[in-house]
Amino acid sequence: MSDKSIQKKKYITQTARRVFMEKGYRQVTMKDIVEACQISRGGLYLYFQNTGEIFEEVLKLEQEEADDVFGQNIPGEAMPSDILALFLKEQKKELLSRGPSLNKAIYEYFFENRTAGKENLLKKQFDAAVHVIEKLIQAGIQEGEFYCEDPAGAARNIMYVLEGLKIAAQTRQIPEAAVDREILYVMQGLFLEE
Amino acid sequence: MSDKSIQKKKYITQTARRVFMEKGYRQVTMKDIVEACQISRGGLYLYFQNTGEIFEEVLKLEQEEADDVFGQNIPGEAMPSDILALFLKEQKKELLSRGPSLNKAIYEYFFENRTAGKENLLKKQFDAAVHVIEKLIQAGIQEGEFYCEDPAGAARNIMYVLEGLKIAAQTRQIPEAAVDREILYVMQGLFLEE
Amino acid sequence: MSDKSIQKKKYITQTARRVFMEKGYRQVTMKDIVEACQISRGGLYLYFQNTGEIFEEVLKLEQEEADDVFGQNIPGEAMPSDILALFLKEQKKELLSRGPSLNKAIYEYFFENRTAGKENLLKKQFDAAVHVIEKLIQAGIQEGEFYCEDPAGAARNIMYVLEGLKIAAQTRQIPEAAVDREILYVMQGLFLEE
Amino acid sequence: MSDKSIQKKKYITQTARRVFMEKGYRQVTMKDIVEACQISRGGLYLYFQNTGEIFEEVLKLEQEEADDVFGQNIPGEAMPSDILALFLKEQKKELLSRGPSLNKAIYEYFFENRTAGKENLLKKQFDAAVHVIEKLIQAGIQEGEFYCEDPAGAARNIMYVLEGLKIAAQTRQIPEAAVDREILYVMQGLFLEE
DNA sequence: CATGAATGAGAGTTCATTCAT
DNA sequence: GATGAATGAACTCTCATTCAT
Repeated sequence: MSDKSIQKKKYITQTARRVFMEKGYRQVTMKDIVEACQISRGGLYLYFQNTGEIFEEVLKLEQEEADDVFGQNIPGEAMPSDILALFLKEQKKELLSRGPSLNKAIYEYFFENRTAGKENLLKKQFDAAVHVIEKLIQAGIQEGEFYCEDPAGAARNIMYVLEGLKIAAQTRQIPEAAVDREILYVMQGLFLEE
Repeated sequence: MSDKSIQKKKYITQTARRVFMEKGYRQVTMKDIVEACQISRGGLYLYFQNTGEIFEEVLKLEQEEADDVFGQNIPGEAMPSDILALFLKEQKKELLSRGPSLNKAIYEYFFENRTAGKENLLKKQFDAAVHVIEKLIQAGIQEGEFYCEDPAGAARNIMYVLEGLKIAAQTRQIPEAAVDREILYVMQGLFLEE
Repeated sequence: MSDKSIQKKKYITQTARRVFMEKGYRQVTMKDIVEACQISRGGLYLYFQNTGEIFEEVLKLEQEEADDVFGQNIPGEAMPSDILALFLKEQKKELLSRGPSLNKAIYEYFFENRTAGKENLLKKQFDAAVHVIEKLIQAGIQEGEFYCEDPAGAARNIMYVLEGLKIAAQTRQIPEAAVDREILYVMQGLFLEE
Repeated sequence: MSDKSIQKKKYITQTARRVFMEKGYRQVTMKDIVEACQISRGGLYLYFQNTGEIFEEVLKLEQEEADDVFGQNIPGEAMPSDILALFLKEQKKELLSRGPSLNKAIYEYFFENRTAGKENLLKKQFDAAVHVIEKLIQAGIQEGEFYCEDPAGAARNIMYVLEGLKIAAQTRQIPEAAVDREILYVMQGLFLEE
């Protein structure tokens, strides 16, 4: 594929991304994307055969950008509890954001395409986050901030709660306070209890 | 509406329910339901204008039947921890069942129709379950089985984890052991720690 | 299927027949037939799924009408040679007719759908004609008109020549004289040679 | 046209020939040929405007190669009847061969393009074959092998039967025995009958 | 009420053909 | 000459929705 082709494919992917954010996954037709991209019907088919392929490309792009969720903006001397709190705050912000997000489309897509472990973005991101949180908890224990007998279990628990909250936010109105409360709850479980 | 009409509407709703279980929500067309019900195309329109209306009727029906989730099969002299374990086991069974369930359709529906709190079945069932679990925990504390400083928070935590697990099961392959592990984790958090 | 449906299906079939006569088989699209019938796109699909199905229906119709090719217009006291000559003349007329005929479409269809013996119209008509010609030749022998040691072979020979002529007429310009010459040739082979 | 151009045109023609053998005439698209030739879409248009032009070029090539159908492999001292038998055997082999042949495509093409006599390959080959067979029959008469009052008529009869058989083989399943029977029949007609 | 034939909008898809590079 | 991206017309097929019976 030529350089220009790659550029165009990227252009289509990014344009389609916006369409998916607005309309979710299933709702989107090839026509929608053709129109958003302002290209010809046939032109789109040069790059993608169906909306599924396009969405998968969007996911790839998403993944690349998401790989450094944690790595950024973390001051070197920050305490583990601060980093965790920052991460949770970030998650909260995203799940409450009323603006269009890809979340809905992603869930719609995976409802239809329960792909096996390795290629499943949802699982990958989940596992990656669990891993990072676990490391944070361990660091917190060493620092004397946290007390926890099962850091891996605690990390998974946090992520399942977050996933539950995400779905809740996506499928019913959920007040910010409710999210805060849940986040507080899981954080408190980590601190030493006297 | 005549008595016969009511019967027919119920018949359509129940038949459509099976269709939704098989195909989810979005995928289902009026044609699918007409064919499943073996009624005429026009006939269906006498009762429902679109698949959304039908699904809402299915949800109503669901709600009525679901109102007594807990009330059944619980031996009077059972310990709270046993009842809770039973409930979690029940949930586990449902979320792992590979057979058709309404879950997927329900999530698909609420992804598209983030209806406000009061009428939102998902929220209602969630809140109801939280309430029951909270009562159980309180009973467990009194019985000396559980130790918990925030029964309401613990109950919500359990339910969010369950919702997260439900989504995980729906969107990626999840082994039974993983579900067991999470359930065990939340249960252990309730027992007295020495 | 209701009576009205049957009527409409017949109407479509007959209208489509004309389309096939004009354009052959492959060339014809569902759209062509929709337009010729002046019905809606979807309307046609109520009766047929693709042009193949329509053409098969046309063939059925053809077959019913063709079943009495020989039976008509034959004066009771006619000599076998006269009847045979009449049949050959009939065939000649058809194969030379410049007006649109179904021939081209039929061959196109069977080029693509070399269906097995039993359902193959081409084979059926061929075999039926061979059988009738054989009977005629036998009758002619008894009457003392013909001499022939292998009536069945002669009958098949005649039909293969006719098929060859039909194709020739369809695929290149063939003068009437050429057809006459071939017909004469096969007829002469039947008469007693002194 | 440069030398290189001529080479390329020949390359395209020969590659397209294989495509036509596989898919017939109508079915083949410019895209098919572009892909088979592994050249660019635009490149093909430098040489041919449509599949018809390409097929005509294929036919020309065919014609050149076919000009010496009879001339080869015939031992000088062979009897006419042997040569004729050999030719018929050759024809039989070809018409029964289940492998891909150009036959179908050729008929499809001429069904659509009933070109006038001079340029019509089908007619040319037919007439050429008739001529050779006629010569053979005459030679056979002189040798005392054959008896025939109308060698030209007999030759034409043989060729029409062959054409009929070819079509039959192409459009319905025909057993080898049936072909043998017809060939035997026309051969026997040539031998002296006592 | 109930039927189901009919409509037509719209999605998907494929190709012949052009044209800037 | 040669390339291959791009276009747009044309076709297939499916459904929501209507309406005469």
